[in-house]
Amino acid sequence: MNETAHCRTELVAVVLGLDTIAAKEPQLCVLTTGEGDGFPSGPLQAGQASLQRSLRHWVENLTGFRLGHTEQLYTFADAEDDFGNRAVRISYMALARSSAEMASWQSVYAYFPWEDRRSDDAQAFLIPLVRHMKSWVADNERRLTRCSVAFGLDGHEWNDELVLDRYELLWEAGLLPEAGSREESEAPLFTGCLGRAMKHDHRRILATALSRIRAKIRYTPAVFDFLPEYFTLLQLQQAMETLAGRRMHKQNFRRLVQHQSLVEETDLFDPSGQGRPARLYRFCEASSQNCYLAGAKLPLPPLV
Amino acid sequence: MNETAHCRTELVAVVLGLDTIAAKEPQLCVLTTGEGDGFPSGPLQAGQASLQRSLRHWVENLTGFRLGHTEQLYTFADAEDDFGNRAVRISYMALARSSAEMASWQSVYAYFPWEDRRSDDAQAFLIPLVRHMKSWVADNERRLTRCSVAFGLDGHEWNDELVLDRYELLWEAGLLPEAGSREESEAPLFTGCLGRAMKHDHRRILATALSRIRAKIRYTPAVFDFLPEYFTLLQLQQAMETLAGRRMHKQNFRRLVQHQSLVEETDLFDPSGQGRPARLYRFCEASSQNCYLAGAKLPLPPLV
DNA sequence: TCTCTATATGCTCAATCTGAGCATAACGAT
DNA sequence: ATCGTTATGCTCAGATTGAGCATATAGAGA
Repeated sequence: MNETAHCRTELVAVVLGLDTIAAKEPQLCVLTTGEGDGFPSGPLQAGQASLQRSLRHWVENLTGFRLGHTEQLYTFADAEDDFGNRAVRISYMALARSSAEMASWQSVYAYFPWEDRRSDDAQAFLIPLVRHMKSWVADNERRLTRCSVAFGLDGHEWNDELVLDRYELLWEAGLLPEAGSREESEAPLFTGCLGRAMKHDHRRILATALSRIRAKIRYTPAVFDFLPEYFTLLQLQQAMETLAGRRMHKQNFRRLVQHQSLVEETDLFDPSGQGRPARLYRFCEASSQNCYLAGAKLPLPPLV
Repeated sequence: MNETAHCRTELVAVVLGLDTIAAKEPQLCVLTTGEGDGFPSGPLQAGQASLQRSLRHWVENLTGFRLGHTEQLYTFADAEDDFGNRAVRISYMALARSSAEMASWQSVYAYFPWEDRRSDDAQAFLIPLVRHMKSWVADNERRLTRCSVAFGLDGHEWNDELVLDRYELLWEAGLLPEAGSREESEAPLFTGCLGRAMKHDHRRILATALSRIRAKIRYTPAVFDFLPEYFTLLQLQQAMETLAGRRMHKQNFRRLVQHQSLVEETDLFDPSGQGRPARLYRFCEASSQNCYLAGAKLPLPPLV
């Protein structure tokens, strides 16, 4: 009972990127394996390999993708199996610069349809979920507070960064198939609302990654890791919008960015658009310490 | 080379608390073992114990302290030893409510004297370090930027949350004894400036914890975990100041707190002070989602 | 060429937030 | 009663934010 457990240590990578090529609006993508139900992962190798090096090895082996800078997300432990073995899973997040390959990646918001509030569709996904949550809440005071805060009800504002809280509430309410036994009877009620499931706890890891990147882009220049060297302010704004899952006010967003001299004007223009060509800018590393990029929000419609 | 490594999994706890009893000003304390050179830690146990449960077990066994809510910090891997064994260390942070016992804990700022900028002493600790860092920077452009941002030089502002960055810079510059071979010759130059060392990477873990808690108190009501049920606004402010390591503007701080209705007035007063008795307040959980507690800063003197 | 549409970009204005400091209130000590 | 000390209330200018109007510059079509 009190003896030391030796465990298999597994490394998992969530590689995020923006697919700016396919559609008019960028898509948030993630590198998956199999049928899009898992992330590249593998055991920590012997030899002098570090955690990061092992991770790099597995991602490259399984997908051919070469990891750049990574950030640790969270470490989970499985329950023991029948042989007394257990796995410790260390998850990492990496950001990938836009490229054509991403079209073959999976859309992040396919796993969390309610998190993409750029269009009004999200509202349609969310409403049936919230209705179900209300019955789960019943008279439980604690549950009510958690739901109000997480889903922006009862006068609370929608908070982009509470991705994990929302996921966990849906899990606890038994709405997610990963949560185990749930009759299929309710399925038709939620067609398309619940998003795609993943194996093990990978969808939870993705929720953690989305929370983290949304928090990160507000106070660090992390968005620029997704963008090419030269970009228009609209591209920058749309990258923020895609990550944050909500719209921003155009003129105010430019003011915010330019005021902090986060970007540097160039003499180049992007002639591909329909209207007046947009000036191309470049990230300005020099003054990027006190970066603040959110705040130019557009109000969201209240949830019913 | 490519075979799976089975590792020992170790859990480490950084338990922080505020010692409000001893001195007039609260002290940030941490629960340590031995001579204050390590944190309570132990291997993940077999059985159905979860990570958190194992952690709890070790902390209670080694120190008698009962953990409350914990938050995962970071997972490190040691290099392999001669037998091909290695350890994975998962670190956690916990917050403890003020109590008399804390007087026997260790002061966090004894490990990072330069991080406590409430008094001007920190300046005295920091200046020799910065002087040494400048020679380490030499003409290296990258190092210069990192130092300027981390230490608030060249027009950059001091950022409380960059504890880990500062620690790592000092490490890389070879100023810290944990970093390995360093002649004692320079020691007298830095008497008392470098802070206490710890075994393994425990001091790095403490730096991670301090970074995390400083970031956390700004946007969450985490400070209240340190305070008793009833407190004065000065106590709340001093708790923030102790954690953030800097002074705040009193009147503006109250305005900030009261405007967000984060706290609730009571009819009680604290008669223990010298002047007019301060009203006691209580944490108001209801409206704590969009909490913002920093910002009422006082300017810091420029470094030289 | 002229017009229309679409996008980029500049500018204003009110409401709010922040940093700083002055003024008053209420206690104990002398 | 007076003074030192801390709590608390209030003001004011400057900066930031949310919202929207106005103008500039492109391609497409009449």
